[in-house]
Amino acid sequence: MSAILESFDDISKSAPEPIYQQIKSTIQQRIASGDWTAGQKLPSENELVVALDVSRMTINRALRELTQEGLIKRVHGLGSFVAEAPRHASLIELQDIALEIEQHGKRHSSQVLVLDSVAAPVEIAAQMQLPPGRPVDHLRAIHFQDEIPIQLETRYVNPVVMPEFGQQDFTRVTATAYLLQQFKPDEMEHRVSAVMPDRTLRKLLSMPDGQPCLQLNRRTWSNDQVVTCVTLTYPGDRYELGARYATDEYQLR
Amino acid sequence: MSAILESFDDISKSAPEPIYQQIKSTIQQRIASGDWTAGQKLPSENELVVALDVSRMTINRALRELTQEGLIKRVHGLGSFVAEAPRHASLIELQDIALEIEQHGKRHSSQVLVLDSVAAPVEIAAQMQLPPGRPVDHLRAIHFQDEIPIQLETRYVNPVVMPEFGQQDFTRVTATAYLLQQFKPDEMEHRVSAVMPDRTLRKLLSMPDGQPCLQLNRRTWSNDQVVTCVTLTYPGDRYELGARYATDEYQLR
DNA sequence: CAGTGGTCTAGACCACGTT
DNA sequence: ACGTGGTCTAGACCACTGG
Repeated sequence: MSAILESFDDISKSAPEPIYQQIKSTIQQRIASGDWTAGQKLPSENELVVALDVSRMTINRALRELTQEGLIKRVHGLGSFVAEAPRHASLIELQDIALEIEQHGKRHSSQVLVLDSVAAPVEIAAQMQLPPGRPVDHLRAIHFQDEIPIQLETRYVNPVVMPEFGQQDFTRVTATAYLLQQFKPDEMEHRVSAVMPDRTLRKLLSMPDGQPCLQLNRRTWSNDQVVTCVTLTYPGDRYELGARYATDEYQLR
Repeated sequence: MSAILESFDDISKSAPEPIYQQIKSTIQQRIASGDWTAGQKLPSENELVVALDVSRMTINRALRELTQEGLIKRVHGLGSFVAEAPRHASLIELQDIALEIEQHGKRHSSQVLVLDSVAAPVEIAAQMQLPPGRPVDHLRAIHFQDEIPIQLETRYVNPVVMPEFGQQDFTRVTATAYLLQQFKPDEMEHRVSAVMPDRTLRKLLSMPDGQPCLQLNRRTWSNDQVVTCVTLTYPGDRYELGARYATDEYQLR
């Protein structure tokens, strides 16, 4: 039996996770770990049906969704293959910057500037769909790649949903990593814009005069409540956001 | 019988399009046309099974994918509903800027600066995965919203795939609209960055000094060939890119 | 309780690409 | 011809929601 098929040993029909999701996760992990390399052929649907003892429709759903996510490629009549090198930046995925930097073989560190609780300013309250003045947790931190500042994170968190957020040590675990551990977002919104940094921002990001910043604003929902809204500011000359994906499922108008 | 169900009259089992795709398209059109409004309840899966005489798995796939795309919301035990107002800008979808502007109730116009065939410069050739010097079509156009410049489009097109591109009148139909008419992209890549405009660009976009631009670079594939690569440059103070989506299918790492 | 969506099965037919 | 994925069927069981 192929070594590839042994990766699927821990698929369990009685687990709380749906089977197709277990299959997806297994494959995602194998690809992320570099265990399976680009271009490598995956087992065929029928082989997986036999090996995992599940219906082909279940296998098919797992593989189809991985295709939509761009992780694998399928060629009719040929088979399924691990897709090319993954995209490098997080425009769609919600990726922890520490992981992202380390995957590039660089060193990540961060410095917490502010971590407190404030009465929500009007615009923040609006963004978080809360009444103004309601207390929210507030974090401001800089992230470094090999000692070079690369991102300023300004984050607000709904303490009703995340009561322990204010007590964390965000020099050890990034806020993104902590929050992803705590809940599974079921909706997100991204907004991207270009802005000129003011003097403070320029200093924090060690930017020369006249350089713009790329700004990503993200809101994350769980159970129809805004859990967190964050503004990530990048030096325009040191960063780029990107994504690549199969278009089959997207609305083209 | 509900008027809603009559929308599905033209579902055909012998059409070349898969049934689930026909169902998706029908619903997309009804929502896009404003025919069905946010919050409105859709027929249940079982009602659709009876009305369309197809299997529930087929209905389910159509509705599930629409959920992933953020067009509808489904609540377990309750039903399926048209989702909130669509997102306003194109970060994921490939949207024609003329349509986008007109959907906001403004007037779109455009001015073609350049439309010719050139020997592909090195960086362009690399982006298009062609040998340098190969002839490529080249378009440069400005798009206006109510006479205010809002986007500079710099586009290269592979003439092998799109032989008639150079003969179009792009003051009447945008290049995006024309290309979408000609082929269905099966893969895209987006890269977003912040840049400072040079004097020429500032003039073209009527921008004050010191304002940054948001730049979106997109490559589009069909049959593993790059069909077109385009750089869209927006005045930072007049534009924002965004997207909102259900996260169920995305990899969260 | 009845109705809903979430998942799964064990078949089936077809179009595609390689051989 | 063969194996592949693309789609579809007609059932099924379950968990969730509302009355």
